[in-house]
Amino acid sequence: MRTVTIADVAKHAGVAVSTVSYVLSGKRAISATTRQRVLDSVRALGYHPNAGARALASKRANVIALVLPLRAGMNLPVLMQFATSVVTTARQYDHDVLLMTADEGPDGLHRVAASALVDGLLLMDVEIHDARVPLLRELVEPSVLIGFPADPAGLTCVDLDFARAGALCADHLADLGHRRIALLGAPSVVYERGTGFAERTLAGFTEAARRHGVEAWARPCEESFDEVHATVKVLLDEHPGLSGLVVHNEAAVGHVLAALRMLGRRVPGDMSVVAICPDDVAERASPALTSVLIPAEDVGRQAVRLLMAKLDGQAVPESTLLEPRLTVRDSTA
Amino acid sequence: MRTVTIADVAKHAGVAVSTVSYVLSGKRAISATTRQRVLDSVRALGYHPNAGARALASKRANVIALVLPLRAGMNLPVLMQFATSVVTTARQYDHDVLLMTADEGPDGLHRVAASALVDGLLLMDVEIHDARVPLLRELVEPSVLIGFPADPAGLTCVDLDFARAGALCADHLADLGHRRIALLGAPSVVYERGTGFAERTLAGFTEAARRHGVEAWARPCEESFDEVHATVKVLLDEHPGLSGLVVHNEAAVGHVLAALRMLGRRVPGDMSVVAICPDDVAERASPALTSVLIPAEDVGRQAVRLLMAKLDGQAVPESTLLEPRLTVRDSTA
DNA sequence: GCCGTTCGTCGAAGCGCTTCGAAGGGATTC
DNA sequence: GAATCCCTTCGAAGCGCTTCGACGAACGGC
Repeated sequence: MRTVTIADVAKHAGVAVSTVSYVLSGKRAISATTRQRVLDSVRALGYHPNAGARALASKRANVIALVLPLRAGMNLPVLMQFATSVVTTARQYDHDVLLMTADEGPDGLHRVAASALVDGLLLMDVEIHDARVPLLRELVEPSVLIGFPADPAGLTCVDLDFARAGALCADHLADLGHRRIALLGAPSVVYERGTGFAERTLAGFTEAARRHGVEAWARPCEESFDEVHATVKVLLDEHPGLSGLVVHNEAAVGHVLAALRMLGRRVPGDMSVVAICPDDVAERASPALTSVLIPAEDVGRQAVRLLMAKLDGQAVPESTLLEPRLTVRDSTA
Repeated sequence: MRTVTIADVAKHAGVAVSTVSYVLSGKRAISATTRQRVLDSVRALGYHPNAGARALASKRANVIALVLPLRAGMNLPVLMQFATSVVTTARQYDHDVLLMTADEGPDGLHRVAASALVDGLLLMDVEIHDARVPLLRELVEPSVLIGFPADPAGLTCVDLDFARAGALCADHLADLGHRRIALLGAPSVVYERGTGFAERTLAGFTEAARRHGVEAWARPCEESFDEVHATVKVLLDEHPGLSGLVVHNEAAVGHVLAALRMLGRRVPGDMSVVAICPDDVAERASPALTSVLIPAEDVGRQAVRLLMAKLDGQAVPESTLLEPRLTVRDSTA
């Protein structure tokens, strides 16, 4: 059972190899009758173009690299959603996805690009000072980053507008009349790593609170129950009258609610809580949380679109910020 | 800046193209001096073989497909660890990984195989009656499954030995002197989906309990706090004297501890708890949980090894069960 | 009725690599 | 000194596909 080649299809349909190719690619006009005959043969023989040959001849592999930070400590559900939407969207553009881990580093990127294994790169979780960024600038292959490095000039970056997300939360609480609010953030290591999004959320939150003339504080927080409990307690003790809490730490969301319960605070009676997290997490909590969602799917889809546009030689904006959306549920009043 | 080809290297080193190829592949003896000259040229020019051309000529893409169940509801951390170890291990064998989602179905597998995009397939989360299994049997390309379909004949399957895992938990509790124990399992949908691992755990647990002459019960359980709380309550109410609990539901682990706390049971004073979950989850809980870990990394590594062996034409066992390991921590006594 | 077009199709030249058979040149053997 | 062998290296033939230039036929304009 030798594999079927384009020559087999051509012979079966009684046309030239090039005609088959043109039918399949649509790059030249082919008469309806011939086209149909070819397509019938393709189906009859179960023909699938050989990816290697196609890549060699056309200089396009129809594969993009997805570089994920496959280390522990990431926000897994979001990462998963993101990966899914990247794969799905890429397939819509007739591309496949090569999975790479961030720890292959710049060399790995260089390898897949130089070997023409992939046509373009999608990097997630880019850090402020990322060793891969200089390489990306030099690469002929286009790339799209999720997240922002210190200097995004010459790159294409996509991300949720975290500053707006932080601001939205503060706005919402301020609009409800809260005058003393706090943000419970990611583990401090996240801030130190300089991924950027944590700071930007905090900045947006703080600025919005200032604009509303509302007192605001913030604290990083680890993800274990005990740490969350301690952090919540400190916030309550240090800031009497605190009545609004923004949680930007998906893993801690459940613990925060439990801690508030244990400390005798009712949600939303005594304390309004807004989370920045995926919808499913917010919905599963009790009470269901008012939340700003991280639109992982949108980010993935948008990133792939931008990459495809670049592959087509189109110009794309350097920076794309996705608008956050706040959903009011039962945890704020 | 045209890309460097093997011909450029050959010219630069003053040898024939084929000589360069043989130096790089090691498939024929080349004198040390020539080899060195070629390698120097490779480095000097920054040569990277073109993947498409290589695949076309050698009929090997050096890429394997990783098919992940990228739908919600999976055990994400485990999936991630698994994916990471697959990518890392594949790289050690000089292979890359093409990421696919399960929802591409059999057609997707057929496509990547027929187009020679990949040399082999790795499927995760295979179900008892999986539509892709018949296809895999017919495919020329070798494949390895994580999980077991109803009839694994003619396939290569890897998984944690869940029956042993369930048994280990029961053994441990029985050895500690507990006479009435229960298993709190996955959401019932998991059992209904027939993924197999849930049933196998339960079977191992039940059988081991019987062997020890210990009374044992089991209940599926959803992942929300309320559901977990309700399930725990039912177990306690229906089976007075229950003193050992096995939790095979990673997402519920934290809730179970909280529920026991709320219901006035001390761990391990009143109730010993064993979890079947990744180590990090067990360690993060308080008290730290005695647990049987799901060795996701081992599974990934082993799966890739088996696939590479098959690609080399070696015979491999149809079934590989990875031995579970129980770690005693602070939740059992 | 002749010429310039357009349309549909074909043939052939690569794309960059692997691999097979063979050639050149010692070294070894009788 | 001719015959044989082994060790290195080379040349050329593809692998299956895309794409470019060209060609024949049908067509309309004058």
